[in-house]
Amino acid sequence: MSRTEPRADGSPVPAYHHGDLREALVRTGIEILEERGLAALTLREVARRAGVSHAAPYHHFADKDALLSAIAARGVWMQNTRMARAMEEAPPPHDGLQAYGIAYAEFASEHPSLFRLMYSHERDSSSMDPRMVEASAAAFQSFLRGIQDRLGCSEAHAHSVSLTLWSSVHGLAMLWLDGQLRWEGVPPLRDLATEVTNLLGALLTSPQKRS
Amino acid sequence: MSRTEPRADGSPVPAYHHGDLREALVRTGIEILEERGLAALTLREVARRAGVSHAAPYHHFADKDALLSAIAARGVWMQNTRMARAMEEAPPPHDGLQAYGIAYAEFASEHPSLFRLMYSHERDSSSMDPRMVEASAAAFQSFLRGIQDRLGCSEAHAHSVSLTLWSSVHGLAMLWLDGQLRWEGVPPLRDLATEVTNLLGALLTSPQKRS
DNA sequence: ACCTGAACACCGTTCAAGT
DNA sequence: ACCTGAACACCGTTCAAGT
Repeated sequence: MSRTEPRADGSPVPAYHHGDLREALVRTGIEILEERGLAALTLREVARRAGVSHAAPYHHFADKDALLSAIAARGVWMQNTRMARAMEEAPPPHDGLQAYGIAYAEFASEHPSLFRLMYSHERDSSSMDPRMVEASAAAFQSFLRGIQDRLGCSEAHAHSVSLTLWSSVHGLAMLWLDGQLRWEGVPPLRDLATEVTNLLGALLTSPQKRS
Repeated sequence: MSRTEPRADGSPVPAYHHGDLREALVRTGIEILEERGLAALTLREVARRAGVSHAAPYHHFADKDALLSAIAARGVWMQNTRMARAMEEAPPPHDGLQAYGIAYAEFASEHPSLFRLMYSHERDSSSMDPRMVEASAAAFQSFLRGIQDRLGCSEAHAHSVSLTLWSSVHGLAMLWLDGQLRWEGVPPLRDLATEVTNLLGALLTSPQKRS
């Protein structure tokens, strides 16, 4: 069957220029993840949707794990750009740091499977696009700097604080996604993130000890 | 082949009394998880190690997912008892709440695959052992009460605080397990948990606003 | 009531062969 | 250089048949 015919279900074959199969596979993988979750993300299904044989991906990725890594890296990129924008757009009365945390949680709730894949997949920076490693490091640096500016504290303390903030929002997102938060009618993740970052923000900015 | 002969590699067949295959499968599953991780935890491998045919588990579990749920529930039980003990044993100068958080993190670092399975698997309390549901609820209640006692705050505020504390330690454990914390030589999870709970404890107990 | 063995559909991976 | 098709080992699941 030719690659330009529509598929059996009538949906169009994803358009990709010849020689861009690698990119098409990453995109198709994300598509499957969003539509049907991690369990449906098989190498053969990705190949099927991309309109190539099930062996074709091996010309672009060493194995399934390598494709998953590439998808995870793309997700990190997406989340980073989203958070950076949120931080810039945060109106002056609004705290940029809180906007950052809320954007983090929003991404998680909008892309649950991708988010889980991103953070449950060991990323060895050696196999990552250097531009991405740099972008991630820069994002973290600006996060650290933001904390130090607001608190006027030592770098060591800012480090502790950043770890605590990141852990809180990350843990909250994970617990929420995994359905572990089931006391009452569970509020949307965004609201919980607002609550938690509010609490932490209030605690941190009130004048007191900072070792 | 008889079930009482040693296996090919010479290791003994796990002892379980006839009629206790269900329990043997759960135990064997945890064994595989600890030794070789989630990817190695297949239904067929569990059956193999337990010395039964690959179809036998279906007489005790509806499908693989049901076995995973049972294993996850066992893990929750293990973690709960461990944390309860840690809280009791905490010496008076030591804060019981902090001991709780540290025990949580310690369990995660000692049983990484089991921990991940526990929290990445939606638990529907309907299919869980009622004793376990009750035990979990009781553990959370005592956690909540501990917060309210120490802070002398409203129940609503204690709820916010408990969510924040839980999220922090959970997120920290997850990020650590997934190798996302790679600035310097990463400290043991226990040390990071001490650092984060120290910070949060100090912030919470200093006299200030509690809405 | 509990377990087995064969069978089916599916998956990841490899490789000789095609263009 | 890139892709295909057949092949292999493995898995989850089902089911008739055994005790």
